Amino acid sequence: MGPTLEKLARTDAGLASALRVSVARLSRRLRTERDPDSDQLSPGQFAVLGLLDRLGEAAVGELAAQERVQPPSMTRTVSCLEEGGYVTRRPHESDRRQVVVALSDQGRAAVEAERRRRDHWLAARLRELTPEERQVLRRAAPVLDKLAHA
Amino acid sequence: MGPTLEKLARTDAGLASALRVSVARLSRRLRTERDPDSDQLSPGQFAVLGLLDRLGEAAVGELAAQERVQPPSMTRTVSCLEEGGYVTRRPHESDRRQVVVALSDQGRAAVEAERRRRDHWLAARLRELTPEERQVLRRAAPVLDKLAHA
DNA sequence: TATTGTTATACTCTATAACTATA
DNA sequence: TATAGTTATAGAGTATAACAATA
Repeated sequence: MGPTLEKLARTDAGLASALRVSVARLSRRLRTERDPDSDQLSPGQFAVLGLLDRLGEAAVGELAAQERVQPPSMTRTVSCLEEGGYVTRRPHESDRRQVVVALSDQGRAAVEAERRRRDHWLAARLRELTPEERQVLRRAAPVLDKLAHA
Repeated sequence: MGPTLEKLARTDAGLASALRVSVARLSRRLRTERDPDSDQLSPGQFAVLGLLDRLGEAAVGELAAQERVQPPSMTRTVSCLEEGGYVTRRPHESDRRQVVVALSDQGRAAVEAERRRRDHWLAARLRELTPEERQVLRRAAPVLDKLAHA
């Protein structure tokens, strides 16, 4: 399967297919390589914590749009997270229809703990690569990110 | 955020973190960039079709294990797919407890159509990159795949 | 007796519709 | 009148438990 992908990626036409497959596989692997013990938060709940970590804070509607979820669903998720002490809710300063959600210290800690745990597995795998392969990835990471934001 | 990631990836310690973030972002983007019309199959159902496309054919238990789902759930998913004409079920030749699932022609066509649609978006984004950036990705794809299988 | 798959049933997550409060 | 969020209710999807068939 490796050689096949390599050959595929040589042509411009095949690069998209090869890259998509590789990214999907690695992403799936990274998602499944997580501590089965400390899974108190559902994937959807954790996704919102990660989102808040990136955005700082956000209104319920914005969270719903980002997660491609309907507002009532996000209300429920946020309520669970608030009960668990992971996030706080407060009314928007100027527009009091909106409800602004922000990470609590506990929520931030949960995000960082999960992040460290996932980095741990990947870092170990990276140490098994050759220096040349690591260099390839070092240069590829920003390009992958560029694609993600394109 | 781009420069930050680039700097982070320069050190071995930061590479894991930078790569994980980039792969996760691109994967999310690739997943959301899909035709909203022709979504008759649920994500779980489509995942099984993709799995069968890779494995050729598989027993219900094997599909359940690969998708990290309990056997009764996979039975249900497979039943739906069979009703839709996407897969076939037949008893295993030597061990008649097992039920072997395989893609039908329609199922294979559905997988390939979805695949082409997803490639389309990524191929367009790749054309917007510089030749050097595409070369970086060409070399990175097999390494990403190696990590996924590590 | 152990294993594979299925059926029966309950729970979680998300969606749509109706409602409240604010703009 | 339009918008942001919530509440109420219903529909997928998945899980556990119990069962049937085969090894």
